Amino acid sequence: MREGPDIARIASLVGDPARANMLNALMGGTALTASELALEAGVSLPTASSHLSKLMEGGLLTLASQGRHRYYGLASAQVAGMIEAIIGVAEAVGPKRVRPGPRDAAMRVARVCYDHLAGEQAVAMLDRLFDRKLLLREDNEIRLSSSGAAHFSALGIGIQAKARRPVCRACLDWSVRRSHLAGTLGAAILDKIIAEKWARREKDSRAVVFSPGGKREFEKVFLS
Amino acid sequence: MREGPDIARIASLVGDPARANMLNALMGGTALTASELALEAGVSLPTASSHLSKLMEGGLLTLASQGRHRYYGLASAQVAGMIEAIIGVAEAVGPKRVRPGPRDAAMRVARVCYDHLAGEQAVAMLDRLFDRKLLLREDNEIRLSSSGAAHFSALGIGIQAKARRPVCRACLDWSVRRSHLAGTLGAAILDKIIAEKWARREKDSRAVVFSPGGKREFEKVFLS
DNA sequence: CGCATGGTTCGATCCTCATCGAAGCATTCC
DNA sequence: GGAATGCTTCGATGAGGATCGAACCATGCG
Repeated sequence: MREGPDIARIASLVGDPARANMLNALMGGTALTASELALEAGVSLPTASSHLSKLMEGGLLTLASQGRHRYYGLASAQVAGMIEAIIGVAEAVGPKRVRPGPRDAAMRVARVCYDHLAGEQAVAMLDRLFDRKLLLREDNEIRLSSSGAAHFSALGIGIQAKARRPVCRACLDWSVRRSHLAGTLGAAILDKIIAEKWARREKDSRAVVFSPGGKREFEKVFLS
Repeated sequence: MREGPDIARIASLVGDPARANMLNALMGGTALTASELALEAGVSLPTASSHLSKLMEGGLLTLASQGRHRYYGLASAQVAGMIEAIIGVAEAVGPKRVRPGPRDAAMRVARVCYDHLAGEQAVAMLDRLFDRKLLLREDNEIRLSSSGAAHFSALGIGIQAKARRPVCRACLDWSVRRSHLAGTLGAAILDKIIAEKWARREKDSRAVVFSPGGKREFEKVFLS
């Protein structure tokens, strides 16, 4: 009977259906409140609260208090990666499900992830930015090329780095399961999409809906 | 309350301490019998058997029956990857451990894996045997070269194949995460190391401790 | 202030599941 | 064949933990 890192403890945290649903909901990348998570998990508020404190104690979540709201989010990319891995095995083993991620079609196409764009459109955009060498892959990081810097400046998209936050960062897409662009540049691009009125945020949802004309413009600028 | 792939089911399989210990033991890459796993997990044979059937049903293990022995192994690299990910989080969260695999330094250097040598020494040895062309890589298998056969015979190391068991087999090292040598040759080499008193097995542990002189001899014969 | 809203803590209940001894199969060895 | 070994199944026991209602804090609003 050997004693390693306490893998059973971590796994059992994910092993409860209510907690698994909560973590799954948080895979979208946005932090959620206790009541929202209770709804997602299908349990009462006290029960959810109990689960959340366990997940906190296990180090799987972070907490940001804002007024009387308390926003829970995944603690790290490592935790998200672990859940991805578990989901992968679950999908391989149980041949039940068809599509991962949000069931809502609009959410799969485009949605907000924290402060940047996610979904099929966002994944396609990152692919194109690599193709056009505006961004460069470096190990596991993403770097802005000199031509990319010029390009985004010309579009009026600011790219100054803030403290501790990189300009470009890969963020694993919940529904597509491939990376999209995060970081200050990712956020600035979403800002521009909203400012230009190419798309608007759906009310009470993270979905981002493009107008017909806006979609054309977006594709011309980012997907051509 | 969304319904995804049954992630809670998979995670809860890993979430039991006994099962976690078993899976952890199987991360070494060698398939183990039910009794060995019961020992690793610190539970009785019936309990272990019950856990193993659950892991089988969950698709996490494969089973190879050989006579009255039943060898359990991890079902896939994907499953191993998932466990790696969970271990990673557990290590990041619990600030206790630093390195993956056995915590004991002696265990990392050299230990017994089933019936052959594992650990840094064993991985280095296999590297050298390849370099010296005493062993040859063939696809995913390892073959003894003619010069190798002569070499080991001269050392008094028997190399006859037993039924169903290959002379050479690669075995993924638990701590180093690279292959070391298993099979009848791997076992015979460990036998020689013990017989020559170059090293002894630590009591109640899988660690193998070399004596100063024995280490020199071993390095002269296998690492030069 | 007093009320409403968002969250947590407490207590009691209930149920799943891990555990092991004993008995039952299966395979191999003599 | 019989005995020994390896493993699984059965049955009974027990403990941990998920759950929710009710009560309890905290923040914000008027």
